[in-house]
Amino acid sequence: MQKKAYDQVLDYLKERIERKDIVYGGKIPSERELVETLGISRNSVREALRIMEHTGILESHHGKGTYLVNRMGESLSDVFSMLVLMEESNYREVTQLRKILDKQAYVQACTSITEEGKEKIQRIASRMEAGDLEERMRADHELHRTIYEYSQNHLLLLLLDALSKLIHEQGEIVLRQAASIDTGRWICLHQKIAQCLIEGKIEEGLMSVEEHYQWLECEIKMC
Amino acid sequence: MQKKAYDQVLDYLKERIERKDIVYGGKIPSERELVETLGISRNSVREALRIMEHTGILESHHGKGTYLVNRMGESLSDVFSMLVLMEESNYREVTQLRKILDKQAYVQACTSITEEGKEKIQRIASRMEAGDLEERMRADHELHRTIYEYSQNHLLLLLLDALSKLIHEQGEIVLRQAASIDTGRWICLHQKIAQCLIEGKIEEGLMSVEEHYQWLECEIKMC
DNA sequence: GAGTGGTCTAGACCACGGC
DNA sequence: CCGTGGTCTAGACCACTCC
Repeated sequence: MQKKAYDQVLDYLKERIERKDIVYGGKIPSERELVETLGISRNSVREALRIMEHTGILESHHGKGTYLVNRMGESLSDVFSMLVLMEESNYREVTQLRKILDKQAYVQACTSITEEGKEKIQRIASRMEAGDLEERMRADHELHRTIYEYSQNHLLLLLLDALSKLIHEQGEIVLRQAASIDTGRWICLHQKIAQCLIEGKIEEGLMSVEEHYQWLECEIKMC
Repeated sequence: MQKKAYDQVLDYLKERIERKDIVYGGKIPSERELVETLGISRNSVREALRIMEHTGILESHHGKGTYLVNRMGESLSDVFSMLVLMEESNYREVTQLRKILDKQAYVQACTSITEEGKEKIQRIASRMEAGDLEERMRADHELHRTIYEYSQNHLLLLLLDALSKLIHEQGEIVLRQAASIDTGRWICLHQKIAQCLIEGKIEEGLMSVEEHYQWLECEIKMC
């Protein structure tokens, strides 16, 4: 089992990334350059670049070049959506996972959040009360995301993004219905979470998150 | 922004997978067939196949063909390891995530485990006591994996596999040291988890899992 | 030997972005 | 206009598997 040609490209680029020779947002050598450097055909180079692009670390721009980026969240959500497609997973498992991630993110955010962060949470909570359905949906997403940001765990944030996208694709309509049917409860639950976070109440906040998910499950069943 | 050629292949195959036209372990059309069917070049076909292979749903076998498989765990662990490579994540975040997944898996396994499962856990725990270091390392992995299996959540199991592989690559030596230095405690902690699971003690088992991770953190710091 | 994946050749043309 | 990615042509040869 000898190495495949495109593996050379993967190794070569990973090594340069590790050496910080290529940095975030930076350009990688053009396809034709890699052909010369590594002495392989353009086909093989392109196979490697497609893999890395799909992994979420490269982005090719027609006419400009290929750049080092961080879009691994999208790549993860692709994998998850393939899992669902192949019926190896389902909506129940996805929300189950999100619940425990939400809880953990909440706990960590509680101890790490700054004053600035608390103000941000406060602003989002206010918007939830005032805005229309669209505005509330956006605020909902921002609230959850902000909590993850202050959890100081990139891995959690990445998984949130991946799961969010998946839930977005699958459960958008359901969530929309639920949020519009029982608006009062929906706002109340989110504000409770926000309030607990601001006041640093870990246990109470956790219960709110739990409540939030129980409410979601109920609403989903009713739809 | 029009569609890229290889996207046609992705769409075509995904559609056939969704229709159950291609099943697990089954063979997909050969590259040359896809060229004819879709009217695109072999290069483009291959780019698409490389993407899907790297996503963990295809596997090409030289001289045989390309098959539909489920190796998405490996694909996930690739993404995670790229994250670490690009210093967007680290060992702390990975173990933190694993801890909460372990806990959740434990809780769900507690309520879903069968008599057969309990016997399996019992056997693994015994092996841990009797065997040498290698045997214990294997038993350790099997214990954790069995718990995930009975959690009845494929997504959790998939993430475990991905994280395990990553930890294996990064922390193998540390774990080995820790396990050999403080063998008694190590065995004791695992047996406690096993025992709690068999007896259905949720809260007590959760504390054991927590203890297990605290012990790990201590040992890692000491190394 | 037939079929398959893995790789390469040596070009070509197009579409796009930046100068 | 030049460099870039996106795609294609029309083959070719090798290594591998299965029969």
